[in-house]
Amino acid sequence: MALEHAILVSLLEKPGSGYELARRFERSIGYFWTATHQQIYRVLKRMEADGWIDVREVEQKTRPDKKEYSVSARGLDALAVWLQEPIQPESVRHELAVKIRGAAFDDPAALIDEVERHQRMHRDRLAHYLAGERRDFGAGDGGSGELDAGRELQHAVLRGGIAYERMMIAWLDDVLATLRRLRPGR
Amino acid sequence: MALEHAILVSLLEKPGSGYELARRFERSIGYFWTATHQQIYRVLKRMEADGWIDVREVEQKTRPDKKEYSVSARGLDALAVWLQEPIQPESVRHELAVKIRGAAFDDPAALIDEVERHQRMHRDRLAHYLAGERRDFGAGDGGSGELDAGRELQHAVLRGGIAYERMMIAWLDDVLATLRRLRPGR
DNA sequence: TGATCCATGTAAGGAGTTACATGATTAA
DNA sequence: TTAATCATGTAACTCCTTACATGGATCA
Repeated sequence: MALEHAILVSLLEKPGSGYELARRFERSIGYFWTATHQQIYRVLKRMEADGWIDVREVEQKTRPDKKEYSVSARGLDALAVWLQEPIQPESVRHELAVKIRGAAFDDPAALIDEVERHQRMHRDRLAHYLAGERRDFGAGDGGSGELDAGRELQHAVLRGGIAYERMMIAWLDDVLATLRRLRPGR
Repeated sequence: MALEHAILVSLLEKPGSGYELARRFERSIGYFWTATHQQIYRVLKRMEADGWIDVREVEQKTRPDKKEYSVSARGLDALAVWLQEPIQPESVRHELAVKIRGAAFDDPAALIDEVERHQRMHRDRLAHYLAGERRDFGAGDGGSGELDAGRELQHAVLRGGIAYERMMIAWLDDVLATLRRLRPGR
C-alpha cells in the first residue's frame, strides 16, 4: 500500500535500477521500510504501467545492462497526494515484547541470551547511524550556508533512528535486569 | 508466523473467546502485536486443529454463547519451542519517516499538521500507559512480597512502551522544529 | 575453482486486509 | 428507534515471503 511511495522517495533522492533499490532497502531507507528485490521488481512494473516512473535502458560493458528508473511528473503528483493523506494506524509487530511476556510461562532466564543478542544488534546499528551522521551531517560540512530541505529532513529521520536505538538499548538493559531478578539464585 | 504465539501468550494470561481476544488485540497485547477478529478466528481454528488449545462451549443467558479457549499442554510446548527460536529481523514500516523524507519533494510545511496529530496520539498513548502503570503496578501494591514473574514481565514490557512513546514525542518535537525551520518566512 | 557481486525475473504459498453477513441484547 | 456491544464467521483480494532460475564478471 505504500511501498510504491517509499520507492518514489528513494528514486527522487537518486534514480536507480531495481537492483540498486533493493540494496538501498537493505540500508538507508530500508531502516524505515523493508522490501525484497522480488517485491521491488513487481511494484516497479506496476508503477511503470501507471506512468509514475520513466525507464532508461543503460548498457554496461563489464556488468549486465540495467534499467534506470526515475520519477515522472505523474509520480510526483502521486507522491503529493499520498503526503496529504493521513496515516492510518500502522500494524505493529514487536516480537521480542511478546516473547518477554511469554517467558513468564517458561524459563525467563532462557531469554537472556536472546535479549543480549538484540541489544548487541541495536548497539551496532546505533554505531552505524552515528558514523553515517558524522559522515553526512558532520560539523563544518554546511559551508555553503545553504539550507537543503532534503538533507535537513534526512538528518531529522536519522536522528529519529538514533533516538530509537538509544531507547531500545536502555530498555533492554531494564529487561535484562528484570530477567536476572527473576532468578536470583543462579 | 507468530500470531499463534501472541494468542498463546494472551490465552495463558487469561483464557477467553475469539471476540475477547480481538478486544485484547485492540489494547494490551495489541500495542505490541495487532490482529483483526477475522484473522484471530481463522488462526484459532488452526490452533484447535493442531491441538494447541482446548475449547469449552459457554452458554450465556443474555448474550450469545461463546467458545472459551485455553492453552493445552501441547500449546505450552509450542510456546517453549518458539521462545527458543532466535527472532529474525522484523520487517519495519515507519510510514511517517518515509513521508518526512518525501516532504522534501513537496511542501514540507504541509506535513506539520500531520506530525502534530501523531504527536497527540503518542501523548494520549503515553497517558494511557502511565494510567495503566499506576493502576496495575502502582507503589504499595506489592504487599504480598511475592515476585510474580508474569506481572514483572508485563511491567517490563509496559515500561518499554512508555519509553517508546516518550522517545517519539521528543523526536516529533525535533521534526516539527526542523519542518518549521524550513519555512522561516511564515 | 569456488564464492560474491551485479542484474532481472517467475511461481507458489502463506499472511493480512477489506467487505459482507447474521442476530440477539442493551443503553441513549 | 437507532446505535453500540457481544459473538462468530465466509469470501475475495492484495501483500509479502520463500524458493527457484539464469548468467557473466571479478576476486581470493
